[in-house]
Amino acid sequence: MPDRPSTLRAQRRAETQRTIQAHAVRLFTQRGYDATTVTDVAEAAGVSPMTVYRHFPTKEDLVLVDQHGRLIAERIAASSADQPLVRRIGSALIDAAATLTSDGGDGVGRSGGSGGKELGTDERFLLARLQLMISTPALRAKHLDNSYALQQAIVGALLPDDTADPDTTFHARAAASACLAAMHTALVRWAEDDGRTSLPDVIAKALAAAFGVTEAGTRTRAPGSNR
Amino acid sequence: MPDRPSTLRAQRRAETQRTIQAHAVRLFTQRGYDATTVTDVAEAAGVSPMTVYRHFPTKEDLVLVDQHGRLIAERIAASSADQPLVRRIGSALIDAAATLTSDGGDGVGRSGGSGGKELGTDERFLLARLQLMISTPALRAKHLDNSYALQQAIVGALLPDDTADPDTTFHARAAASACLAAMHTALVRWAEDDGRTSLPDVIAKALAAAFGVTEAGTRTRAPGSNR
DNA sequence: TACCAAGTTGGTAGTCACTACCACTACGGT
DNA sequence: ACCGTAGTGGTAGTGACTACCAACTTGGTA
Repeated sequence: MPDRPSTLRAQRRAETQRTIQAHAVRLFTQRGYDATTVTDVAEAAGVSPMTVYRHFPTKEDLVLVDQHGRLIAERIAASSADQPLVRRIGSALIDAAATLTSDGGDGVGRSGGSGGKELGTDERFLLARLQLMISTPALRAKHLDNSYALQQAIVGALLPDDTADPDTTFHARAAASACLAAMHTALVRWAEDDGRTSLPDVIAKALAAAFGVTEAGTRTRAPGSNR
Repeated sequence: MPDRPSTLRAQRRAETQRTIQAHAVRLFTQRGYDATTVTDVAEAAGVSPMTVYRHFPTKEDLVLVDQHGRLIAERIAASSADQPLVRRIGSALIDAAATLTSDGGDGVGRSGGSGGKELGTDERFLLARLQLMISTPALRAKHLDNSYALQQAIVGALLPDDTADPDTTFHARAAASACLAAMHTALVRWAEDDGRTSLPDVIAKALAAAFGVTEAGTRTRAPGSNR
């Protein structure tokens, strides 16, 4: 019974995954997504095309790795239920973005910088994937559909499991989808700026633009700065 | 120069398009989207697979025919610029939906019905396509990406063409994407209800749920109110 | 140590969406 | 009657993806 994959296999597996994905993003960025075949990626990564499909169900998934979905759902479930929905969701999105970009993985170093000119390798990788995602129709479409799935996760975290009232569910769905759309707009902006601005700040600004008031600071870590 | 395609060719062309699309939606609904090949659709419609691709660039376009994009952009451009963005966009979406569902095309007959239990053939067709779109990942993804294009059209209609300020553009984009997301939620709800409710009403409710204001009645389907 | 179960990889062959490239037919206007 | 053009069909691809099958490696066990 493979309850615990013994860490060695899992480690190897994770590494080949990273290798394949890194080569994929590199090739996609250099030659273009459509002009690069899965076979090309496989060759560059030193594996067979089969192996690529074993690790990534579709070509699009080579770029889109929905990492933060669970993160957001957890934060929402933990938020206080007496705030308006949009506020609860928005705060969760901002917090999740802060977690992702500040101590995403390679951690060290850049934390202090306010504007932050230097990007960590993880952040740079995220940026490259985002830029691919925005400029390639197929990737953009699939990512938006992933957001749709994330919306349902958010609704699930927002409402008690036994909520049967369709109006309540509908309300939550509308709020979640609007928030996610605003966040997507923020992601696009952030990618256009090559990540020079603070992602949480941009998300906060997008939410403020869409929903009006949404008082400025919230948490985000950058206190006063608004542009 | 065939400036005016002489109506006979255009007529034939439009008819074969309708035929192909009708058979496609029927087959997709009966057997499922993935289980139906383009060749199946071609056979059912009595044409060659080639012809299908001549009329519809992709299999997804057999279901998704972005008709109302221009409609919405026009209404937005015509709206008064001193209202908040979200209000301008929301009103345009509601009005466009009212136009689509009330006098969509088969016109006559059902106009009077308030709640409207009976659907026109056009409305029924729209509904079938929507339900396909929601339940099929590939279609859902492409439709969401179409919304992304529509968002840019809305931003273009919202702002003067020479707007260079990135913050202004960003603001408009965030508002537009959030509104469209709310509308998408409304479309899903409408399709879940098999079109029993009034689409403009559902959209208004979704916007109210997302943006709080809850400017209750508004126009919805009342014709005269504000063009 | 020998051995078995399971996970990872590779190969082959096939389906299906989609795209050139070419030929044929039916309009539509001169 | 003549010619350009639009619409249609066929052939032969490419490329993403999916079975089905054959190794090889790893981890734990008798």
